[in-house]
Amino acid sequence: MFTSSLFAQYQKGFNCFIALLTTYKLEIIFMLKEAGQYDAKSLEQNIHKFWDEIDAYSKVREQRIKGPKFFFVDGPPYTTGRIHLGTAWNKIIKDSILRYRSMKGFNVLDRAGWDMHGLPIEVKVEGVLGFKSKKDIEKYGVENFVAKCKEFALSHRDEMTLQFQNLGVWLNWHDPYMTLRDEYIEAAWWTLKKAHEKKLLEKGLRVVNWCPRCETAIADSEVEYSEVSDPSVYIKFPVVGQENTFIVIWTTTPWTIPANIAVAVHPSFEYVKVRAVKNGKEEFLIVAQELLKNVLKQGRYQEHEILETILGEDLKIAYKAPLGHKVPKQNEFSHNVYLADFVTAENTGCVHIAPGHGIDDFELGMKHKLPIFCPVGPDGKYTEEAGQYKGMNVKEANKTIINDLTESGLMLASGKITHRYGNCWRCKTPIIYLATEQWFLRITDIKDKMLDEIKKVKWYPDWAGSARFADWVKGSRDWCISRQRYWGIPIPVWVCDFCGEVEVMGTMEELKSRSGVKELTDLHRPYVDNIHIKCSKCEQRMSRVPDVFDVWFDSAVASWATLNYPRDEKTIKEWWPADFITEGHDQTRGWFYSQMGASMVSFGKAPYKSVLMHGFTLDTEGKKMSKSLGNVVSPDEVINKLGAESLRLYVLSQNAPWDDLKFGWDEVGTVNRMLNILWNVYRFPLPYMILDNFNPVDVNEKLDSLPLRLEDKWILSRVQSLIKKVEVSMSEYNLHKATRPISEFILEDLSRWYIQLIRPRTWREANDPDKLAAYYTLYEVLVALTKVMAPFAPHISEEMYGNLVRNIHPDALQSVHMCNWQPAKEKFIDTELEKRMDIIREIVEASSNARQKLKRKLRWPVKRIVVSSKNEIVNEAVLSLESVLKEQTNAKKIVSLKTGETWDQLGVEVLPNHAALGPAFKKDAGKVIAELKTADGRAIKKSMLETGSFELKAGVITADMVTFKDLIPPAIASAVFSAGEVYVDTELTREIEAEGYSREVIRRIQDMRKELDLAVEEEIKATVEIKDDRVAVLVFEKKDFIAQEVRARSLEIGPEVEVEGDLVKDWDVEDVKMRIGIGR
RNA sequence: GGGCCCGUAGCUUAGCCAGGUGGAGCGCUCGGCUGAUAACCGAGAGGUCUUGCGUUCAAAUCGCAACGGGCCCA
Repeated sequence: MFTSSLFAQYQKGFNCFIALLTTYKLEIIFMLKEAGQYDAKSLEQNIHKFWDEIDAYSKVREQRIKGPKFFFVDGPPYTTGRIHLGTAWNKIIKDSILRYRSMKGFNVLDRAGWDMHGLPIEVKVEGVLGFKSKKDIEKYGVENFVAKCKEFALSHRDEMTLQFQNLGVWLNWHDPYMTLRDEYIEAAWWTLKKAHEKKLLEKGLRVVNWCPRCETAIADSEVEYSEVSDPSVYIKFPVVGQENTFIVIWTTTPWTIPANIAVAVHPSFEYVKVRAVKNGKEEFLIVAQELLKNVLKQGRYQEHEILETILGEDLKIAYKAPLGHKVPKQNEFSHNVYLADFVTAENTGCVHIAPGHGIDDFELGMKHKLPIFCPVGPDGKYTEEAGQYKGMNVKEANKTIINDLTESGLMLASGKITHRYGNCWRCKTPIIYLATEQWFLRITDIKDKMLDEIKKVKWYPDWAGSARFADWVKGSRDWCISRQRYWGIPIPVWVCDFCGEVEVMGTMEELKSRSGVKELTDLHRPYVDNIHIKCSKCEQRMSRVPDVFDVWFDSAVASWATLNYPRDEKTIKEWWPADFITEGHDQTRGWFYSQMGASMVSFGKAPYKSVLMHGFTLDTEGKKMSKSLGNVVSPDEVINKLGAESLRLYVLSQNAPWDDLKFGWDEVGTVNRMLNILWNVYRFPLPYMILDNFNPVDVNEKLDSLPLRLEDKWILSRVQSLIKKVEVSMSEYNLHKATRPISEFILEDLSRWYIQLIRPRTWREANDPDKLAAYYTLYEVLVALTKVMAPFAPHISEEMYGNLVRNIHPDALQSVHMCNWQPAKEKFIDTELEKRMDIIREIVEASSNARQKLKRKLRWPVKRIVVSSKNEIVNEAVLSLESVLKEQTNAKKIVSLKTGETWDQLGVEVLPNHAALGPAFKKDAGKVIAELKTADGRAIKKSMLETGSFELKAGVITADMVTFKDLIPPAIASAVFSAGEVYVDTELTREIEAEGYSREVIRRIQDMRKELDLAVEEEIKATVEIKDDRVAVLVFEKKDFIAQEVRARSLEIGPEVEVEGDLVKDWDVEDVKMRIGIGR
């Protein structure tokens, strides 16, 4: 035992204690400790503190340094705001898988990552500084602005790190990769240089999504769609050479009409030329036949006449620019009709084409070498080229243009439409399409190779790659990587001011040596903006293009940037490509894609070997969680209410990882309850074990030498089977299938069954082998459980391990996470036994069902339980596990019938078959039926089975004339289970009544003990008055038994007892009045 | 409009790949237990398996279509 001074030393520190141990050569000083109620929050905090103190994470990683390598790349969360449930789920998945891998002996590399550049942060900082446009930033100074952005990113990283750590997530938080670091920037630069070398980098005019407020191109992924009201106008373009004839187009962006160059029609649609009359005035219109009705209705024409039908491909006409009088430049272009497959049978079937303002338009323009006319500037205002509209904001110009067209009589109809339109996801400004000069990666050139690489990657689930990702890549276009902003990785492209030669700087060193700049401490803007180099072709000055990278390009290089490549050329050879990544399905077009693209450019192969695609977190309704809907649940809220462990197991077990997760508090609560039960299971035996000086260091030998009961062997088998199940599920990253069986094991096998079975054994005071067998078995099971749970529930398993293992073994590993994954011990697995026990449990359930039918409480023993079976295994089960069955059903006797045998105590009711009896016996049928009612059913049934007939007084009946039904005696109830039926005989005997009433008395005294808050071992004096003489005598016979159960040093029972004590209560037991008093 | 995924009891879900009487948990109702006790256990009720068509002796399961939800794209 501990001496108090030793104990104090223990408190001071583990190491100190070890020292003492060695000095004094003490043994068996390590002991289990009792545990209080489950308090998730303080338990988790203590574990976090413990991990910090011993630097558990680093030790675990160091410990496996010789193991097979497992390279994991963390998809970097963007450092803005706080983490949400989806991010939490994401990191919990990562943590569980990496903990599992680590226990399996892998040398895991897992730097946490942070995505810290880009427009979202710029917009936030602009908000804080009250800026409205890029001019404000220029005025404030790019240097100051970038400093603010950096500060913002770093402070948010710190906040978010804490939140992830609160979830118990282990990644390398000490040395995360950050996109704002110079070595990271170099990885991006190096990649672009590679692209340039492979001729995959291209500068070109393209139509891009443009935010007129942010004055930059934005990625498709940065466009957020919402319902808005826009003009819906039908415009008549005057056809050249045909008097009073118009081709009719429809648009929601009248502001693009000044940039109109062409009209597109579908080659295989039928078009009509029609004479249409409105208010007596006639004109000729060209539209798709299918849509004629719509156009006539829109234009309120009263009558019409189809003059001609033309196939789209034959429609060769030219038209006059509708706004030529306002936009002089328009008159320099020729306007014609072209064919395009993207034309749909909607509105008019003729599509207005402005190659400067639409993606399809642009491509059609390129195909036919049309002018890419774009009279709109970066600020969303018309330029000089727009003639009279110059200086006008395009969105505001809609009205003016509609008026102008109406005035010139070209407006066929003008209305409003509500449709989805793209906005800048950060500042909510409606985007416009602009043809601008941008830098591109020619993804279209390497698409086929990418599709081949996708097939080499292992996708979980398979369709994430074969269907979803492949489909996205097939449809992908060249990647616009340039942004006209400030906070990002500067594009390392230098262009010769004189000859236009392009060069890409791959590293800081290269830039320094080419430019002669000695001091360069930061690779951001504005520090690299004014560095010039000498053109290697013409020796003139080269200047950097002012753009920064699309932020998706940052994370795209993560798999080598996290290995500090190209600065460190050695590490990448040992680790790359990544063994595993996992992100949500939104990242199909995001990180899965951007990484694949960048890696194809750099290395010509996929940067990852396997990908787990997970789902999204939705609210209870299945709707997206969003601030505007007010349905956001934060991980912090869940942790505060129910603990991180509950959240972890909830998100892991609720769904298949790839399905979306509908968050529900009730379900998290259920997980929490399960953990509470686990905790109770764990702490329940501790006081007994401690009292008995139980020391399980020799658990392995003891399990071999002690007389284990079948139930002990059963739970040992169950826990080993559980380990196997978890392994199989984890091999396919089926986290739900790994975690659900753990919960089931805890609830069903451990709590509801094994603990109930061994209870009486633990109360036994003698130190007998039977009790020890239960202790050792439970100990073994709990320790195995801590290891199998550790990847998923790292806190509670660490706590249990600390007590069960570290408090016992002086040389134990410090953390459960340092332990190796313990493969299933085959010698314990006995599937036959597991099957038998299943049957016993079914029988117990059925018998409790039967008891309920006759309202007989479990406290009252029953005379016997009879089991009828459909197959042999039931008999084997009942025979081998009879003691378990007897105890759990509280039966005096178990009778097992042979398979197929009916119980001889059952009566048989003979049901006459009138249809057969009538014709056979005619008017004597009545007599036969009357006789059957009182006849010996059993005899008739037996005879029918043996001879097929039976002789009654009234005549001989045959088998077809009767059917049989079992008759259950009144004191017997039955219930069926999957492989048979159970009969519970509740007939009362004197002994059963005595025991039943005694247990009623015991229960009430225990209840009163609790009310008085007595200690378990405290003795009492008890007096029991039972007015009913007969019951009083019955109970009196069990006086010693009762006294022992309630720890009474004196006990009086009788009809005339004077009841006294600290607490006196009246009870009504099954209509028998009792008055009980107890006192110290 | 397109691609992928999902749609089973009031709620959350298993079963679907390999077709043959739909299993759980929560909640609800009733009961039990009282040396895990601000715990625990049992029973019961509750399902047109989103809808329609098809394949088949047989469909929650396979096919087609529609409807609803999610992500992504246009």
